[in-house]
Formats: sequence, structure tokens, C-alpha cells
Amino acid sequence: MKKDYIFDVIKNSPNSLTAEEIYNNVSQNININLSTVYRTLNNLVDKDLVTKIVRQDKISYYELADNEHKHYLICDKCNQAYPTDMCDIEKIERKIKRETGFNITSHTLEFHGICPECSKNAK
Amino acid sequence: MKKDYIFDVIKNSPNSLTAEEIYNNVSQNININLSTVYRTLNNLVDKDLVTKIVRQDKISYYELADNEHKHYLICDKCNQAYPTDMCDIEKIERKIKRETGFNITSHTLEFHGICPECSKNAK
DNA sequence: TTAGCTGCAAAGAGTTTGCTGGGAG
DNA sequence: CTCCCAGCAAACTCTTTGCAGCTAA
Repeated sequence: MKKDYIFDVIKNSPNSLTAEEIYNNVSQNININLSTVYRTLNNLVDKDLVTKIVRQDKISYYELADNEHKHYLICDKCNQAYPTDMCDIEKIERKIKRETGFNITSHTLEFHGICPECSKNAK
Repeated sequence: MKKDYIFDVIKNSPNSLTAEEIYNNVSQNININLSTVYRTLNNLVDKDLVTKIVRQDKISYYELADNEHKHYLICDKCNQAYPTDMCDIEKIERKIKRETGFNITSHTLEFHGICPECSKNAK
């Protein structure tokens, strides 16, 4: 089943990937159509096996839905995304829940800036 | 100039608005084209008068670029966005800067869940 | 056989762009 | 007279959908 190929690519990637990146990657091994990739991806997201995140560039990024909560530092120059696990937002979530009654189920956090590499090159 | 109408709508809105909402709003007073709205919006963003945020629904939301840093609680049922100012992320930013050298210039944070209203109705 | 996968092409949504005419200074 | 602004239609990108054929249990 082609789903396995797609899931494998996601599983083996340290970063979140776009549908196109996944498509390119899977295409190296088998014939596949972009629609199939999207359809499968939505399927995996529905089953909570994969998480989809829409970034400021309006593109969907997919990553393994493990419980390790990650966020990304995105360089506005080279567009590389560096994962970080420094996320104390659970605290903020609890506070919001307590003070507003809003029942939070998820959050997305995205940092933008310039990575060390790029700021070095700029000099 | 039509730019003023658009800027006024944004200025007078407590929430962030989509291009379409702005278009509808401005249309009540003058004739205007959607492209003009988009063009003007991009213009205002370039001049740092307006901030553009892409949410998980892949739609761009525009708001006044004041320094009051706001984030939104977005209800997955009614899709209403409630602003919150409980954002201690500056702390996290400093920590990241210190530990990784990544020079953060901005961030976006989006909470998803069910608002009190909707959880009440669900019962 | 039945149900679920696929490919292909077309549609869709939000946004941008090229070209042109029009208005302000 | 210039130049920027605005309207219109077409283009663009990413993603979804309808349909038909295929595959596997």
C-alpha cells in the first residue's frame, strides 16, 4: 500500500515536510500521484498518526504525531526550520483555561527570525 | 484615497480581519475592488502599519501593528477568535536566543479548542 | 463481489499580477 | 503632463474532488 511509503518518509524525517517534499521523496521509489499523497496525508491526519501544521507561508507541513511537542525556529532568510522543544506553553494553557473557560486542545507556535548561520553570512 | 478607508476599518476593529471582511466593510461606504484591498493591505504590511498573520485555516488575518502583543484563542466549533494577552513568550525567546543564537524577530501563537459558549451548547 | 486505493484532469479558494484608464498634484 | 491609484480579468499556487479503473480480501 502506498500509504506505508508515505508514512515511512514522515517517520524517518527529523523535520516536518511539505506534501511536495514527501511526493518527491516517495517518487524515488514508486510511481505515485500528488493527489494520492494529499489524500493519504489527510487520512493519516484524521487517524492522528500525523500532524499537519500550516505555517506563515501558507503551506501545510506534516510530521509524525508523536507526543514530543516541538515548535520551530524558522529562518526568514534561508527558510530552514529548526525544531525546539522549549515550550512552556502548557503553563499558559492552564492559566487560560482557568481564567476564561476556554477548553484548549492544541496550539501552534512559530518563531521567525534569522538563524545563526545566516546572520554570520550577512556580515 | 481608498487606503484610508481600509486602514480605518483595521484601526477600528478589535479583532484581526480577513481581506474579505475588510472588503465587505469598506464596500458599504465606497466602491472598491478586492484586488485593491489586497494590494493596499500588502502595502500597509510593508510599511509596518499592519500585521498579517496566517492562521491554520490558511487565511490571512490583518490587524493593526501596534505593540500590544496579542494572540488568539480560536474555537474549532464556531471559529470565533478571542484575543488574549497572556503571552510570556518573551521569556522563551530570550532563552532560545541565549542557547541557540537564533535571532528571533517575531512569533505567532495560536490556541485551538472549544470556547465556553460552544462547550455549553454541546451539552 | 465489495470496498477501498489510485490516477488523471478539472475545480476551488485565496491571492497576485498585467494591463489600462482615470484622477490628483 | 506625470505618476500613482484602482478596476478588471486572467493567472498562480496549493489543495481538493469527481469519476473511472484497478486491486485486494
